[in-house]
Amino acid sequence: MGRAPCCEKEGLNKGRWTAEEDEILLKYIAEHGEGAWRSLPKNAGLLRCGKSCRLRWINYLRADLKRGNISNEEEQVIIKLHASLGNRWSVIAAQLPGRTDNEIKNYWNSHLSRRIHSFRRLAGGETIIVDLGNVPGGGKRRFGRTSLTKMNKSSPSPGATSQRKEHQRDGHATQKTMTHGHSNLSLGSSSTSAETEKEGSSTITFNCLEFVLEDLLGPTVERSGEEEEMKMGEAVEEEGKAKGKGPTEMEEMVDWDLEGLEEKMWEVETSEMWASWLWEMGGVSGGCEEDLFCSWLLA
DNA sequence: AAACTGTGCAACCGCTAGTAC
DNA sequence: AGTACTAGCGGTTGCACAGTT
Repeated sequence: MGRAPCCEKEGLNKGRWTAEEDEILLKYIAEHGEGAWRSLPKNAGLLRCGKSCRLRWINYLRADLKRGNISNEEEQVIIKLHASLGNRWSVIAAQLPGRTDNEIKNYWNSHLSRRIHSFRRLAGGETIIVDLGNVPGGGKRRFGRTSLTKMNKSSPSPGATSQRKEHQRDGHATQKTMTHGHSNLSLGSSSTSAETEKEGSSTITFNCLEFVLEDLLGPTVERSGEEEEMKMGEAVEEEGKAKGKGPTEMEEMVDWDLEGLEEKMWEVETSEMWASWLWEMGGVSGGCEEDLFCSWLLA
């Protein structure tokens, strides 16, 4: 037996809410409290689905909602949490008072997803976050509205430098650093860490934001390179067998990661820049750009 | 000025988990 | 245990708006 629809759909209003509808909903909730969404529209005299009422209330009408632009601090929280939690918008939103999951999701999809690429090493489980929005030429486009984010944040915040300094570590840290313009991506592994006091922790720093990989992704298991490669292959193969069709989730993830950055690299037509970054990384030599990139990504 | 195109965001949809009966 | 319902989540869509050509 199928489930009954949450409401009769015929004759109901859809699309944008009018000020009158908002007023009715606000008034009703003020008098009766929220909840009982199924019966609410009928009782309140709204030609809306209960689900729609609930969504309108949660995402727009609630008094405790914070309106206005997402701040730099909030953005950093979103980026950081997304790197570790993925698309668990409600969990991320819970860390940002006054923000809804829908708002966070929209912000990610419209502002950040085009800008932030995260690359996750399969075996090591490490996540590398690259902000392509700061790449010169990355915003090259022919038509269309200018991103408000880019307009508002075309220059780094004054606090960026000091914040960056705060995160600098003592001890025997080894870092691979790539810089270009205002962008700064560091891949590091430190034997001591003043902040985390974790020995041998891996860190990613990008534009004053530092990530301790173990904190984000949990402990990693050390394996030799060859063994690691074999196990990765086996895992992909077994997953494929289990599903029995199409590319596996892992395969798709790898494909997306590589294709995404590769596409971006060619799109911006600044391969020499990427190449210079790669050379700056050291330890990679010879081969085509793709080889170099893969060496860096999987090194 | 018009056409074109990308952006931002509200709202919808389908699905799942939890709960009450 | 089965059913109905609610709440919540994440993906997707539609459209107004604004910038570029």
